[in-house]
Amino acid sequence: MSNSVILITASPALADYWADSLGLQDALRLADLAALNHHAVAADSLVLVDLAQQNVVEQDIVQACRHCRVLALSSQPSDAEGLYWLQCGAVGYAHAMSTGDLLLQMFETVAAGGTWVGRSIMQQLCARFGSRLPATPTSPLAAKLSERELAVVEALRQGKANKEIARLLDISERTVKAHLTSVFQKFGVEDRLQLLLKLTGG
Amino acid sequence: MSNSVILITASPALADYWADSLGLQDALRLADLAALNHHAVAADSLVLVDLAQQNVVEQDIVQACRHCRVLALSSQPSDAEGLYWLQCGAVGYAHAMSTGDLLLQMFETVAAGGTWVGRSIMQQLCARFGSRLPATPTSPLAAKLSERELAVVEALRQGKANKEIARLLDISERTVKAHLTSVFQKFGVEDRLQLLLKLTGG
DNA sequence: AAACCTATTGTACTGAAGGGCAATTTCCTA
DNA sequence: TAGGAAATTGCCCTTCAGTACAATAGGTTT
Repeated sequence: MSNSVILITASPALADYWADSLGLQDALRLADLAALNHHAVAADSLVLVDLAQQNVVEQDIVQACRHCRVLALSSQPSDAEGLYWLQCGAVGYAHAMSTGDLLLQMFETVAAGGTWVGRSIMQQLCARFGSRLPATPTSPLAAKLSERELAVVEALRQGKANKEIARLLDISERTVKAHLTSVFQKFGVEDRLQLLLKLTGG
Repeated sequence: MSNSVILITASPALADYWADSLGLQDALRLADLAALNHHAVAADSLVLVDLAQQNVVEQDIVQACRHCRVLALSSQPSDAEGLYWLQCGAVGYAHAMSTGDLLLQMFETVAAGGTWVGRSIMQQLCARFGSRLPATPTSPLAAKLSERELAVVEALRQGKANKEIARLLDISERTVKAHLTSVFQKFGVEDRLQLLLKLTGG
C-alpha cells in the first residue's frame, strides 16, 4: 500500500533526479508548496520539497506537514534551515542532491514512519534544551540515587548551600560534598548548577 | 567498511532476534552497557542496547554515545524514555521487538549517519526546541535587564561558568561578574543558584 | 556642560565548592 | 563469616564565585 509521492520543485532536472533515484517515474510533480494545499492529495502522501527558491509562508508548510510526510531537501543545507522545517513538522531534511543511496535511505526511513535527520541537527536539537530531563520520579536516574543522596539533592533544589544542607541533615559539610560528588557522577554533570538545570529545567 | 556491531542485552533470545534480523551472526554480545566502557571497542561501532532492565548510570550512557552510535531499543517504548536516550546521544530509539524490516531500516539509517526517530518523539523534540527560543525577548526580564546583562543571564541558563561566558561574549571574566552582580541586585537574589531558581522555578 | 548610566576592566580578598586520600562504622549478601 | 556497598568524616588543596574599592570610556539626559 505505497502511498502517493509528490515532488515539489521548480527544477525539472531535480525532479528527474529524485524520480530516478527513488524509482518513481510516475510521481506527481508540482511547482511549489502552495499548490499542494490546493490539490486534493492523498493524506499521508510522501512529499519531497525543494527548498531552493522557497517563497512559501509558514502556514503552508505547517499545513502540508499535517497532512503529508514532508521531506525537506535543500540545495544549501544549514542546521538552522533544517531545524526550521523540522519544527514545522517535516520528517526529514537533507541535501537536495544527496546521493541516490542516501535519498533512498531517507525515503524508506520516512516511509517506515521514522524521521531522517543528520547527526549535526540532532545534536543541536538535543543541545538546545541540553540535558534537561523531567525531574519526575519515573526518571531512570532517580532510582539510581541512594536515600541520602536524594535528601541532599532535594535540599539542593531549594537552592541551599552545603553548610545549610549539612545542618539540615545533621551531618558534616564534608559528607554533603561526598554525596554531591556521587550524584554528579551518576548524572554526568560537573557541578550543582548543571544538576539543578537537569532537574528543574523542563 | 562495515564497523563492528555490538548487541547489548541480558536476553540471548533478543540478541538472536537482532542478529537474525540484521544478518549479523558474528556481532559481539555484551550483557550490559557498563561492560561496553570497559571493553576496547572500535570507535564509531554500532551499539544496539536493550533497555529492558537497564540500571546504568547516565554517565555510562553518555560515554558510550560519545564513542559509538547507540541504538536504544525498548521493550516498552515511551516518548519520555526515548527523549532521555536521545538527549544522552543515542542515534535511534524504537521497540526492541520491531519487525525485521524496521530494524533493518533503523540499522541502515544510522549506519548512513542519520538518526532514526519516531514521529511522535521528533515532534516533542521540536516543540521543546521552539519553546526555548523566545525565552529572552518577551519575558519580563528583558524590561529590567540591560542588553549585556540579558546575554549573561542567557548563558547562565545554560549552566555556563563565568569563564565560559566571558569567552562567549568576548569580555573579561571580571566584567561578567560585574553584570551578574547587577542582575543579582535587580532580582534580589544572592547568587547564580538562586537566580536560576527564580528564573526556572516560576 | 554637568550629571548620569552602562560597559568595561583591574587588584585583591573572603568564602564556598569540589575533590584526592584515607579512615571508620554499619548493614547486607555470597 | 568474609567481602562489599553506603554513610560518615577529617585534612588539605585547588578552583571558582562574589564583592569591595577604583578607574576609564562612551553614550544620554537635563
